[in-house]
Amino acid sequence: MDAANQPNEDPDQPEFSGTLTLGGLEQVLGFHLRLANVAVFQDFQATMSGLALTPKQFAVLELIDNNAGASQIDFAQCLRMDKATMMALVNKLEGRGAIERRPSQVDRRRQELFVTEEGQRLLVEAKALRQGHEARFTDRFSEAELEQFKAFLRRIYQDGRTLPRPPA
Amino acid sequence: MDAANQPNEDPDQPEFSGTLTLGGLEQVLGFHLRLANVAVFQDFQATMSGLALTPKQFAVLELIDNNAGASQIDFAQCLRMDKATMMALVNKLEGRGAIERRPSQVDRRRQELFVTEEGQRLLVEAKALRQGHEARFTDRFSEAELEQFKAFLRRIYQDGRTLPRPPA
DNA sequence: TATTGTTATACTCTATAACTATA
DNA sequence: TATAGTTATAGAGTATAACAATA
Repeated sequence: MDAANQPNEDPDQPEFSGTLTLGGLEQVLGFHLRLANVAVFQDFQATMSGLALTPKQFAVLELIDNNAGASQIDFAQCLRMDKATMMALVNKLEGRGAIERRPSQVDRRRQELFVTEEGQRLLVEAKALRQGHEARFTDRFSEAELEQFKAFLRRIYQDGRTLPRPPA
Repeated sequence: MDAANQPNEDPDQPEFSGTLTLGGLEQVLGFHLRLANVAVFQDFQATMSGLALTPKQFAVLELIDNNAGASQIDFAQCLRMDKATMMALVNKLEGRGAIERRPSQVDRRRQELFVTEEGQRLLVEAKALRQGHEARFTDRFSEAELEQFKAFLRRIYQDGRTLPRPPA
């Protein structure tokens, strides 16, 4: 159907001790995407284990810092997650004193989110750790390659073209 | 610390109804990687909902098909997952009759995995559905771009350079 | 009616630890 | 001793559904 499906080059070795044949999987973009994501995620967790901060928590913390006063739903939409999921995440960040909720004066349904001073310290520490983490991957690329790589990734998720059902 | 942290261009709009400022996050490779992964994952699930096949299940099924007789641990290592996680996945595929375990004659600890005829039919159906799914993303790229994109992703995960602690 | 936040709940994915049978 | 498989379990992440307050 697609490219070469080459048979095992060494038929006397049925033990598969080392590498497996990827076959058609080799052509599947999402397959490579997921493996890359796993590799980065695992390194991130190992790097941040001292701070107990997941990539998503870090992202939300940084987003709140860059958009002080926005609401949970704003952040949830930006990161493509459910509002209930965001709720749990915000609870955790608030529970450790990194952020705080303040009821909006304009729309009393909304809770505006802000990074606390404690959160600022956490952010500084986390950003420092992230530099090492990032470098471990980015130093495999030239500056130009890196820009193109990010542009490719953006092209995948940018428009909501593939996102299923805007909630009815 | 890094690039421009431009303030809100329209200070009269504190509602953040639309887009948020990504700030430093914009420079973080893992951030783009995760969003792209989410976009592809969600489209995959929507596409495969009729077959109730997750990306990982599909990958394992196809891997078994391409490497008939390999063991669970071989597949787990290939996909960077734990043997217990693979166990659950293999149970599910076996439960729906898509694969079968056969005890190895050479090493009686091992269970060799094979795709059944039922599994072959599932694979054919799934591959057909995947074509549409894949095209929804790949048609945003030229052939050359796609190859480079995959090469970039491979560069991220290929060597285990970043994988933490080979189990002591 | 629609939206924001909230709670409760359930389901999936994942890894850890402990066990067995083999090697 | 080490490895393959297995089981039990617990944690994190996720979404769904229902509800209250507000718009």
